Amino acid sequence: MTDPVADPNAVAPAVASLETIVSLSKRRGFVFPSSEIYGGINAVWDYGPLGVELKNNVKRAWWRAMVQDRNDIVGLDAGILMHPQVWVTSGHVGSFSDPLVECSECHRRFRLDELPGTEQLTQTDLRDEMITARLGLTCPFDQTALSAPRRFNLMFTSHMGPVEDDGNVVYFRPETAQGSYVNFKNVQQSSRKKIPFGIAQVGKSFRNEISPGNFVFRMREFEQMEMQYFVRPEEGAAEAFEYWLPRRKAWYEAYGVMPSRLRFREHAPDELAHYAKKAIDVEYRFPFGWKELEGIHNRGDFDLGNHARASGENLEYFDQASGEHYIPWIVETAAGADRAAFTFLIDAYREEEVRGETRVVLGLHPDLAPYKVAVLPLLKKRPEIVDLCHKLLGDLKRDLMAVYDDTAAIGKLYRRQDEIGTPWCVTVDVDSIEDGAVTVRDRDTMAQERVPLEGVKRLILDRMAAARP
RNA sequence: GCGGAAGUGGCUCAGUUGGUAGAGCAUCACCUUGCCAAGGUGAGGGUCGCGGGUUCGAGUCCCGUCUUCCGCUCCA
Repeated sequence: MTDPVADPNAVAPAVASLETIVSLSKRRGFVFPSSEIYGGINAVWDYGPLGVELKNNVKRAWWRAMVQDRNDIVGLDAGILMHPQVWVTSGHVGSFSDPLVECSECHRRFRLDELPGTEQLTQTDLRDEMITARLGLTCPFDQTALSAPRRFNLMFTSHMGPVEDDGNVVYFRPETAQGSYVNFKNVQQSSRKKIPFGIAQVGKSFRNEISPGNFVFRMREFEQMEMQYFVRPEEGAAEAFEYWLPRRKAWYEAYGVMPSRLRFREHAPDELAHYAKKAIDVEYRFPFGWKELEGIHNRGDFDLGNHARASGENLEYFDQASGEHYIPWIVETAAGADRAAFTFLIDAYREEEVRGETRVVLGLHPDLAPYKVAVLPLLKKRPEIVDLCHKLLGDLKRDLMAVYDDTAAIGKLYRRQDEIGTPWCVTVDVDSIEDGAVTVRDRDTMAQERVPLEGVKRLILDRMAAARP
């Protein structure tokens, strides 16, 4: 059931409700709750057989656009665990570790570091009426109303080595970007890239979110697709920012996301992350509202500058042409692989009326669809037909994700494939044995065409190539 | 973290004033049909999120806990 989002200003058509997508995901094997037989674990979700295909395809499409199709961006796969000093230098140990106090009466919470003059306050001080009143805590409280300051560290930690003590703490990376920064010299020298150039990474990151939720939208373990673009200071960053902004939005549109469901939103100065000079989000109109899909950030020389100072390494770039030495500025495009896959899934979902019945279709772009083609026998009782199916399937599987199904009548087989987004179905019938031709059926138009057996794979590969951005 | 709602077979749900669980869809098998979710017969699958309590007896009342959704707070 589609369910209109209550938004009078909405231009876009109704999106599928969250319940619809969650239900489909579970039923068809896209996404499952993690550790479900033990009651689940908060904010972690597992990708099922179809989900892993979709997500892998999303990552592949991103890599294609950001690395394969370009000459100025190279890939990297850095470790999740890094030297702990990286996170001190990056500011994450400081800025991602917020002491909070909570008023037990009104349950409002306050960041200790944002309340003026609280740096030296003790718990006793915080319970003092005069002090708390000075801080502007307006809710009613008594002596015990304010909790002791508690630290909310957004980074997961562990310990390196067999013994757990304070001296060997390591952090699970909260972003992949730092791996690109600390490898800046290695990558630049080995790849012999000249500025401007970029480093792309896809990988897991971890954040101990205070408020996760909305299915796979905000998880504590998630996967990022980040690209760090190294440019000349100041103007280079401004140019790169303007360059990447429209391209990143266009990427989602090229893979099928409805343009009216995408928009830009610039961060106000007070909501900028600690490293950002400027930030604009690409937002998607999710069933639960407009939310960030991807962030394009001008990080200036914050990261490389700090790493150079803290490590003692010279991270300057020498520009042969101009003879200048400088610390490059960085413009990053930081996308969520899970959010992207989620977006493509939601946006592709549609219900149609066909002969009085509801047809559920995932209109996924062929490059994103888990299966590209399904091979179906019109008559599963005829061994010659089934044999032909498997012969064709084997050939298709050499180049494509293909699947065989014969456990229902042909109409139902088509509908099953529609619901998981398979762009093409190939049906083998009695005539196929004689004329060596099969029927290729299109997911979106439901149109059928007769194609020689040996031309099926070529036809599908050609259509995929034609649809590719 | 706070407040609210919910948690029954894969999915969506029903379960009367407490008496040891049902439906539709889905899945599987067989028969039939043979190009767009047809029909028939049959089968598998839940002890009701988890733990504890009250009771002769709890899915159904109480407590705790976990998970999901909504709101608040917060957030790349």
